Amino acid sequence: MDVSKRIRTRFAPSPTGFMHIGNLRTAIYTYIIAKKYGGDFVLRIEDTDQERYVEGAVEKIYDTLRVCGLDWDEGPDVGGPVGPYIQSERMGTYKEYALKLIESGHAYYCFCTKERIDALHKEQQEAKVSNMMYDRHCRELPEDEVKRLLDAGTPYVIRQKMPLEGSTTFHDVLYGDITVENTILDDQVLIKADGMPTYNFANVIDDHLMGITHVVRGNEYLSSAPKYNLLYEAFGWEVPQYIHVEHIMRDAQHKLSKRDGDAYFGDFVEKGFYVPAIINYIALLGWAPKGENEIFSLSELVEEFDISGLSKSPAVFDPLKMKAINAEHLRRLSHEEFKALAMPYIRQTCKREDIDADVLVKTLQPRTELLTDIPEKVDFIDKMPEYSDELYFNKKMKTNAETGLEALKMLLPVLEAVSDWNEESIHAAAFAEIEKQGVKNGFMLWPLRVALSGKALTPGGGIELAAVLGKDVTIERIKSAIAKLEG
RNA sequence: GGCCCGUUGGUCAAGAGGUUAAGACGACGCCCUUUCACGGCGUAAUCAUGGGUUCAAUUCCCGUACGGGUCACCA
Repeated sequence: MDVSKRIRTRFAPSPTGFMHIGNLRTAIYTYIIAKKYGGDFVLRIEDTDQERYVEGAVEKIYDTLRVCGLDWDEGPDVGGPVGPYIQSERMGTYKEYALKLIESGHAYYCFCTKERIDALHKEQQEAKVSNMMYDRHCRELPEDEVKRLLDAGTPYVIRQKMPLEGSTTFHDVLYGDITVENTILDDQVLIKADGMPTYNFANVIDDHLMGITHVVRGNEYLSSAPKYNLLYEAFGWEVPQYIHVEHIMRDAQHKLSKRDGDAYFGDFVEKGFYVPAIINYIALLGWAPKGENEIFSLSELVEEFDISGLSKSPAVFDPLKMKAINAEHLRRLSHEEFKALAMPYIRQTCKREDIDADVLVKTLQPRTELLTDIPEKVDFIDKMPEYSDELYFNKKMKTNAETGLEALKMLLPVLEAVSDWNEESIHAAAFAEIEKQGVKNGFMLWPLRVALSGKALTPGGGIELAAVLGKDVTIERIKSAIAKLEG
């Protein structure tokens, strides 16, 4: 990849709805490449299709990018030297350049009606034409005829005039040189009947005018890249470096799509994923770091990134791996950071204020994969669930309902005597009793955990739970557990 | 169908003309352990296929199969 001059990359989404995860990944790579080499990251909104425009979608793009920390140096809201950064505000420009192409013989007016084009398509389809394209009906229209139609106000589009012979080669940083025969290139529309440029045309114009040096985009544009090159050549402009990245798949044959319910950035946030972990995981889908570490913050990704790690084949999205990455990110957080993230989730089911939240958070942190797992984990704090005495049985600890009753009866007075209620003092008291009675830890602590939670799985063991719940609740629960067992 | 691209364990993937073909997630087993988890250790599991080139190919070349992309006045 050529990085000899100042790099400028751009992320150019169209405001058609939510942020697809594949799109976000493109944005991440685009951002990283710019930052890695001290360049500029530009945000451009491609809203040339008025029919697909979705209200609020632009704000959604801003929000997502900001939440992810992908701050742009230039864009519609922050401005910049080569604005405007919204294509619909650049209309005059495209037309002007299209006319230049007509003058230089690289484009032409086409007056074919939508009906004619549709009929043509149908005809080609029925004839099973292998490469369906426009029949170039208007390509050689005499000049005076064009003028007559124009003067009469006939609707028209402007099409690119592809060479009829030879081949075109373009270069991709990942794929190398790719050559195609010019005969397969369609005379694509540059300016639509409504005066708007097509995506392909606006892209070329804007990338050039905005001084974009590196274009990162999805693989679906690989096939149209030769047409881009022809456009650049026609204008005599330098072609940017292309980096086409493969798609993210649901499985070997399907792309991740909205139907999967996990194709959008927002879906993952809702599911309790931590944003830096989302970024980390999707950056890893289709890109491999040099070393063995794979847990990265955004800035570490910038540091670590190398274009050679990008993959040329599609990657299947693995929700399990993503969870593992998420868990690892959560574990690496400081206590305070994790607490700030976890408290809202704790409060969904645990409203009690008189708990030792720090102990709870501490026990939760290493065993939380998703933040949304938390409410269910702490629901016993407010209210003991119904539970079976079976829970007292543990083969390895050799405990059961009877030994549990015995253990709880030993523990009750000991805990009642603890004056300064905290994890250490409870621990000291409980272990003193364990030693005194000459029993195994589990003999005493397994029943305690059951009596305090009524659950098979809890964050932390009996002592931690006692600390979290507070003395009154702990004593009360042990008493009712004894009553239940004696019942 | 034409054209373009790709193919290393279940998944993400590293890798180089000669390696015991990394690592991670997952699975399984063991250890540790006041449960689960965490941690530690270990096991199973991969070069799509045929033919070249070569002393040697998973790595280079060609074909085949399979998969993906594209073929709009959508982006």
